[in-house]
Amino acid sequence: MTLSARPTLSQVADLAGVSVASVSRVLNGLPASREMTTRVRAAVDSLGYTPDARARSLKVGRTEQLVLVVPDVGNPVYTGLMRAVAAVVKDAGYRLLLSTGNSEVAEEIAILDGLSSGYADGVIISPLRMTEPILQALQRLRHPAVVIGTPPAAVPLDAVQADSAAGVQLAMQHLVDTDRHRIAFVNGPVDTVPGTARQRGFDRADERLLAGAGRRYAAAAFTVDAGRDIAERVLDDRPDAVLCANDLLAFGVMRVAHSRGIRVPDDLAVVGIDDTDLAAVVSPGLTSVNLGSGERGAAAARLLLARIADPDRPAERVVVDPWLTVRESSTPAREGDR
Amino acid sequence: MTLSARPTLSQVADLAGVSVASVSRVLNGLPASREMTTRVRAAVDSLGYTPDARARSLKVGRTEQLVLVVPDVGNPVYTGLMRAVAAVVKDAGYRLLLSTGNSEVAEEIAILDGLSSGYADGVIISPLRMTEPILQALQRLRHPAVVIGTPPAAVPLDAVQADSAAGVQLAMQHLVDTDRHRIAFVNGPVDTVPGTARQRGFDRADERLLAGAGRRYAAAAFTVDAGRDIAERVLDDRPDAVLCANDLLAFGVMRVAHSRGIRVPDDLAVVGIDDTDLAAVVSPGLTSVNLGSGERGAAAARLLLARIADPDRPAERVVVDPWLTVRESSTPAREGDR
DNA sequence: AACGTTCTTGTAAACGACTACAGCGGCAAG
DNA sequence: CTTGCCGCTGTAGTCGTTTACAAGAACGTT
Repeated sequence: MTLSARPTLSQVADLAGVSVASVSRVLNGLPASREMTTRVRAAVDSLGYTPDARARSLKVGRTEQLVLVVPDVGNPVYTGLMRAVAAVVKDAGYRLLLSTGNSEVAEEIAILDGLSSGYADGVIISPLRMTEPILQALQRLRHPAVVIGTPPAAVPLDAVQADSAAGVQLAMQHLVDTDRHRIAFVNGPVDTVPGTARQRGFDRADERLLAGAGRRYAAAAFTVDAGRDIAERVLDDRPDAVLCANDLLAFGVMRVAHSRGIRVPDDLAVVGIDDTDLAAVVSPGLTSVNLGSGERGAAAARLLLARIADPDRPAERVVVDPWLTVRESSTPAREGDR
Repeated sequence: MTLSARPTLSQVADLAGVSVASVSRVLNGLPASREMTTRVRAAVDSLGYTPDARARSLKVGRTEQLVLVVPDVGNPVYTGLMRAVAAVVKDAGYRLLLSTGNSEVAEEIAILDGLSSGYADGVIISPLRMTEPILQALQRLRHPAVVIGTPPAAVPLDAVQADSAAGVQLAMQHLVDTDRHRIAFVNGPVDTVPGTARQRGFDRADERLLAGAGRRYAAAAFTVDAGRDIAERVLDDRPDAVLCANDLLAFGVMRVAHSRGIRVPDDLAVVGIDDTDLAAVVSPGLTSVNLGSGERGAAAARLLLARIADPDRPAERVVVDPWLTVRESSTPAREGDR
């Protein structure tokens, strides 16, 4: 089975009684006589010939493969991204390699450096932390690369970024509009890309809307468990709304609220960020800021394809606007309650 | 940047003043004098040389890449699988290509057939439906392949399968043990791999434990929305427990229960299948049958690696035992309630 | 001193496809 | 009947590695 040798160009050529060059030309749509075309086609069909991707990529210098690097394949935060990238990449006729850095900077760097063996034509990376080593790895990369995140403005990299600050502002405005004023902000680690951006967004919105009265908390990680841990402290402070830096944290908070008998949304509004698939699944549905992860993935893929097509184009930054998906977790407290 | 030519073996050889063969030998750990080794190493370092994966794979006939085909990249049902496969594959030094058939048989077949171009060394596929065309595509494949699912016993394929029937039995036993007797079974489409297996499992368990009194429902798809749609009808029949063929359906049911004021688990126990990450996230936490998707993914990856190492080994089938993760959605109705 | 080992190293031929170049026939213009 | 052009096809070199083979060096044995 695995042993049977695949037919090669020259076998097709022999069978058709023509040269390998002619076969190659027919297959690549270069000019050839009608007679030639039909003979080659026949031989190709009868042998079940398929060009060898390995040989082809050696010769033409392209692999038709792109890499997507995410911190964690299984994290719902990245599934929207993955789906969108996969779709765009596939439509463009490329294959998609999925690499996970396991949330380790060293692994992410190893992946970027490994690309120098030329196994793919370009890379999209969504680094968890935008550290100096990552930026250096990106800059010594000889391949087209697109970053999902916000590298320093001075670095000439194609990048797609969310507008976290605007997203946080959206959520805060919504909470204030629905008459919530004791708003707690539960962030994850501040030394991460999303952590800093969301913190800055909250600080600004807090200043503007609450005159700086909002309370801030930092969970140990962007996970449900971390959300649960911090929720104990947060809920002790009796807020009427909690804005979480991502959906997972929000779920953690909702669970603790549930077990304490705090009703959502009646007693407490909860809002998340990322609008993962899960937000629509839980009861009550979680209001969440959609940072356009699908849009960002698609945009990143398109930027990468554009750069591959023209390596000399100037670096471009795309900012995707967020929107708010309102679900039950933040609808106004029902009349007659209380 | 992209333009600068990568150094090649012969450039390294020139710089070191030795032949390309020697460089290749040093790099591949074949015997070489100490002197030779140090000279080559120095030249490699000073040029920043990395072997070209394309040329290498042409010559050695391997790509060091494996493909994983799943119906939908973003579906939480597959994330455990993906994570496990990614980990095993990476540890073995292979890269992972992720392909999605978009839940279309035709696309899955196209991916399998496309493999004949040799862009990867093997494939793991988790087909949504185990149809004849898929089986044929698998059999004409010249590459090692492992199926996650249950192909007909007569077909000599490496496969990893869940024991859905045992899983359903586990769930049913748990419900009966916790004093639930009006049990409804909400399946997805029966013409799918999971659909048939779970239906069979329920029929058997129903016979054994409820003397055939269980009611059966079939949702239009394995999704939250389909679960929500069918739940209206299911709940009208006033069961005291609902066993759903996957977690997403269960979430749909829980939402409708929530909106109707039916308390889970007090009035209604809900159990899902797949034990996705989401099950631990929702409130109340969803009791779910874990069919060992991580274990299956890891097993599939190992089977594939074993077959690549020895193409002549007999086809092997691995069955992964399920277990039940009990969460709040099915804990006994509280004392003093009602 | 001649010979056989053993160990290193270099030469050159692959792997399978693409493509620059040259060769060939046919045809129209002179 | 040349000449020139054009369109098609084949020859052969190339992409960057790996590896079979052979040549050469170093050494011990007789």
